[in-house]
Amino acid sequence: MPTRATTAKPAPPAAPAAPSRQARRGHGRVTLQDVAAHAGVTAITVSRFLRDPAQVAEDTATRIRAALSSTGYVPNKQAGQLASGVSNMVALLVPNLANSIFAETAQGLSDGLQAAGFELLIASTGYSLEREEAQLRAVLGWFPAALVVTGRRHSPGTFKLMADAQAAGVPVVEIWDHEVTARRGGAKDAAAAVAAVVAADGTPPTTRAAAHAAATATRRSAGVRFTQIGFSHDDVGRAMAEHLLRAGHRRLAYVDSGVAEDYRAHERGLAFVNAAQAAGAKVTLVVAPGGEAFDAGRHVLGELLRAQPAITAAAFANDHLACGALLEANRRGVAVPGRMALLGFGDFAIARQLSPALSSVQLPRHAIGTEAARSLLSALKSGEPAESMALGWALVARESTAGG
Amino acid sequence: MPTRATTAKPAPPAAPAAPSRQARRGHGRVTLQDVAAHAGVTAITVSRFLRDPAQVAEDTATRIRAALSSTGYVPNKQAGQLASGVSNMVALLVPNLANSIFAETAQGLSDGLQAAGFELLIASTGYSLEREEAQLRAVLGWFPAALVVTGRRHSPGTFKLMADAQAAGVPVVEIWDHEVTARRGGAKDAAAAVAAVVAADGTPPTTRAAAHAAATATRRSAGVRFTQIGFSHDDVGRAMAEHLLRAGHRRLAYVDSGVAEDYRAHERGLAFVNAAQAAGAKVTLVVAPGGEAFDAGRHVLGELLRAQPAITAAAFANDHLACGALLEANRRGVAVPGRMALLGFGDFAIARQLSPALSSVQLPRHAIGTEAARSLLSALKSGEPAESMALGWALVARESTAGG
DNA sequence: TTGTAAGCGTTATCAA
DNA sequence: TTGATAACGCTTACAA
Repeated sequence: MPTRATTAKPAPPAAPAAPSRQARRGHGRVTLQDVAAHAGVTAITVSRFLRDPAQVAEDTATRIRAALSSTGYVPNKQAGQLASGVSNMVALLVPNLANSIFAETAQGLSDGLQAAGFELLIASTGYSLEREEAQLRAVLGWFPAALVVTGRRHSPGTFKLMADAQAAGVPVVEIWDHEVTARRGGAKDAAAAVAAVVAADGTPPTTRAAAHAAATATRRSAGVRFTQIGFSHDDVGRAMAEHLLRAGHRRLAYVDSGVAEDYRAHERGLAFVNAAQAAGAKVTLVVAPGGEAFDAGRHVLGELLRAQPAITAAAFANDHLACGALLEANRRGVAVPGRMALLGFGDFAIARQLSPALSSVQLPRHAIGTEAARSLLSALKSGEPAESMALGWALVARESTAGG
Repeated sequence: MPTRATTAKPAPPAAPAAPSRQARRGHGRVTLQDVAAHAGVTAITVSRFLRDPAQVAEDTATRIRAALSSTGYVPNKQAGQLASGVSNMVALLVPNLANSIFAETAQGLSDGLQAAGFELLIASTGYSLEREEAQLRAVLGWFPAALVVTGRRHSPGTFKLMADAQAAGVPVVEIWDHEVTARRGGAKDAAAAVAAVVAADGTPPTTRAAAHAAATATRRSAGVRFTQIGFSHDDVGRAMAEHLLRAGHRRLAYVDSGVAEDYRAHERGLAFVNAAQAAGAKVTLVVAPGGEAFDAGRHVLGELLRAQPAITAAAFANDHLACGALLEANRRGVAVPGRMALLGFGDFAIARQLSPALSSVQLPRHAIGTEAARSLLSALKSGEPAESMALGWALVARESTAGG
């Protein structure tokens, strides 16, 4: 009975002679060895065949094909990747998959990657920078071919991991954001935006603290730049204000979603406020209550009418809030845009279906994913760093903000 | 100069003496070896420390901790999994992530898995059984700890892969469906449902062919059962019909979404038709046009009013279609439910916001994910097969179907 | 065109 | 408590 001895030729593992069922070895799966035995060649030949059939003689190929299908071989990717050092996995970190915005982007990324044979490892961070760092750390253990993260604000630890990955030649792409290029003043830091939102609302201290932590912990790490595919939320916020100003409004409100670490929404809010004030208008920053977004929007509209009757136009952090407000206005018989103009963000499908149709900002939700895929694939191919890209958005003016 | 020779002790690879930066070896990353060298121990000790710090002496642990942070070590999961045969990855196959229904389930699964330290590999199949099989094959190369697929209809190849995986001890869970248990007749096969839908619409031959292929290619493989977490679409379809019948309607329509391989929608439609006919009512099966769902719903309402004026109630494959119809009815001044009762499926947030509020079927979107996670984690722990589970749904009666 | 040998970075096993 | 050694399943490099 051959115990583990130093024989020159180790006993062929568990006689892969059996008809078709698995040869039990290690963890009991069919390996390249098993297939090779079936085909009467060695493992390396099968390996070659799998990667490039042309490298193998035709009749050998035939036997290998037969062996492959009769054994039901599934290549072990851990082993392959370990040996070759080549990964075909892309890691994606998003705040929340249930949010249609990120889900569409994930689908876009998946679409763009699938043809190239890449797979998608997705982790969701729940809008928490802490969880983002933990997830990133976990995901990096797979040594993904590329890394896609959401936004440009991260914890210092996350920045370090991203910088290390990038230094190791892994394309790192930040999506859903694109830094403002040399603004002519006005655009403050996102930290200030967070602070502003916190100051304006009546949320309890814990939320305040969280927001403050977010604001201070997320400054860009020492000069390292990453590829960005998205748009400037600062630009959008300003455009939203300008749109309402152009329609003649002088008392405005910006309604933030109340998600402490959604700094992109805060940035839009701050830009909105700045632009409005620069134009001599009065602005109030409101934070929507938690819970279902439509209901929150309804509530906000009520509060605005009650507590700040001078306000004639409101912009929202997303279309669900705005639609809620619109529906509530309809219910109360409040004229839109006559008494109150409403402007959303996201241009969800429902926006143009309501009556009056909701003005909103159309976003490249799916394109962010496909463009990220394109950018990262070409970077992988060329070895050059991935290209940043500012994607287009459009403020779609509909009835809800029609000029007076 | 030591070339590759058979020295007893291979030269310590690329002197890991340097302060902190990576020791370049293999593919240039910090390995367990490097950390061990820093700490003055061997790799296996560091490995032990990582998995169970208690197994290591306190002062050794201290040195390892220091080495770990100074090197910025990231464990290589491919190597770990290859060596241990233990996976911490769960693979999820969904038709489309951009569909809020599946996105929420994915988020639920992610939520349920995260605490247990599992990661999520997501692939989207675009409602194509062919792509599902390809994706499954790709994903299996990672030897995931568990497999979550959508629905109970798959290609024969997919079934085989699923059965093999299950036989190898990998929990396989089918979500968003739950087979009817011993029905008292009436419920035909999904293949028939597909055929019925195809027969009722005016789609071009190619779509017809696809649907037919789907219908014939997706019968369950020889008796193998998989864990199912979801609900019976047959039950839901019947309940939808009964709800409308109870309100006194005798001329009904079921509006299918027109996605050929969405057999679950077809099943609901068939059950709806059967139940209505069994009650002596007249039913028409309509297939919505492609394109944006709200617009499709609007269009369908117009057609119904024009071509089938006797119909007084319509049920839809999803809330977006139904909402479109509802909004179109409002626009035309058509009374809902007076002239036409409308019933949706999915109970999206918008349903109860509209006026009249849309009756719909509330689904355990997020729960399907969390329950799948629970079931599969406990299966992984106990070694028993994962438990199936019929999750609750509820037909929420609102104004749009209020009885006459 | 095919094969041999070595090694990828980790963990299981057994020994000290 | 720590270490030596041999896998895990595959691919690279080189040889035949």
